[in-house]
Amino acid sequence: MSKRELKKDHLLDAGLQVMATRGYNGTSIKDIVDAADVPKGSFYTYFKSKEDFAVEALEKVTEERIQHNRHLLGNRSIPPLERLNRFFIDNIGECDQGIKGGCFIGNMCQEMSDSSEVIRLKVRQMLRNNTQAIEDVLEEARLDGSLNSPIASAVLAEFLFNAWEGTLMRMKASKCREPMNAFLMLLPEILGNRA
Amino acid sequence: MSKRELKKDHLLDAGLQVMATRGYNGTSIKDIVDAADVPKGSFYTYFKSKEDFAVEALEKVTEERIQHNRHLLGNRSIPPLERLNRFFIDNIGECDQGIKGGCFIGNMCQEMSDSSEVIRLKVRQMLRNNTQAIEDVLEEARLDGSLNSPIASAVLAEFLFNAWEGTLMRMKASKCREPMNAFLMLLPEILGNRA
DNA sequence: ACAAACCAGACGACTGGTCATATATTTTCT
DNA sequence: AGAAAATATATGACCAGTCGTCTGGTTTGT
Repeated sequence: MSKRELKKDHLLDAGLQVMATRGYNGTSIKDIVDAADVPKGSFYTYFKSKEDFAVEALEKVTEERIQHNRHLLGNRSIPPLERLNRFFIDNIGECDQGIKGGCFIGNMCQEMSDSSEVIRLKVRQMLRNNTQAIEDVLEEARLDGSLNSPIASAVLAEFLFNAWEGTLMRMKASKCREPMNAFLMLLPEILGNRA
Repeated sequence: MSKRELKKDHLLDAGLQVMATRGYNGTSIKDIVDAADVPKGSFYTYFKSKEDFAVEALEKVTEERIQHNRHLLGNRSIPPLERLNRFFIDNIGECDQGIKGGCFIGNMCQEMSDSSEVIRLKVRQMLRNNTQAIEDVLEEARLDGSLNSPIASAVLAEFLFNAWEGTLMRMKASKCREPMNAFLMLLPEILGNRA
């Protein structure tokens, strides 16, 4: 990674942290460059606009999550349903800090979907990636017999992921674990662990 | 309703529409007064700040929803679970326009929870109100025997409402009905309509 | 010596909020 | 009842500050 790419990455990291808590419109270019300790004029050397920054930031968080998923959701030594469970539990940690901040993709989705088409499309794509990863695990579970819900995996995955995003959102306002606990309590029920 | 209250209400209505689509920070005082066709100086006759406007707007949408709920969720001539189902289905209509805009409470939750404590607390309260309404219906269903999930009504209600908010959010980005369909397909499953 | 990367400062537009003034409305006094 | 005084409401010009973006000179690397 070149020096330039390193600096850009740093700008992305620092700015992301600010934008995740203060939102797109609540974050100024100055906020971003200050957080990264980079001169203001430099911003446009790396990004052609604020919107462009947001899109690249969106890509970065998803890339990081995909990395995380590959280790967790793709780990064939753990039964698929157990992996899925762990995937959500693991994200409690990310969400404890996430009680402040929450899910950046979710934030951008709510705030920007109606204002910026580029951002909306990128958000949609990122959301789809995540849903697909869940669907894959569900399909795997169906093949090994641990899942036999009458509901299609795609539908199940879509529901689960949206419910999870809603849970994260609620945690932002309530600042407690209750929403997450409710989600984790319902998860096995939905996956059809019939008594 | 006095002339003053009428004008304030109009300001609230018009501004709400703008703020629901452009977000808090994406909406200026000028945007609000322009939408209501009211001179800018008048804004501060009715609201002591932009933040105050948002809080009052939050109260207004919830008040309207409570009215709606009282008619629907509180209608004892329909079986409780059927009422709940209809409550969500009914909101598809609201959400078709909501494919743009989405849930104002959800928007404010994501964008402002970490920036304004007053708004966060109001959002939390409004979210609780909604959850409580669902919990009440679930309790009713438990009493008449149509619900016998082993999971506490409070947990069930919390999960369902959060999942629904997540569904609304996803619809903002995807601009289609699929998320809603997935939710409605899973709803009976969660309420425990065992085959 | 040359091109590419960098960045201080400036740009005009716009921000949330204020305020003096102007217009209604209500109260008081005759 | 009607005039006058007092109070409340209305409003657009205006404030200091910030916004996203751009320009044009300076530094850096070759």
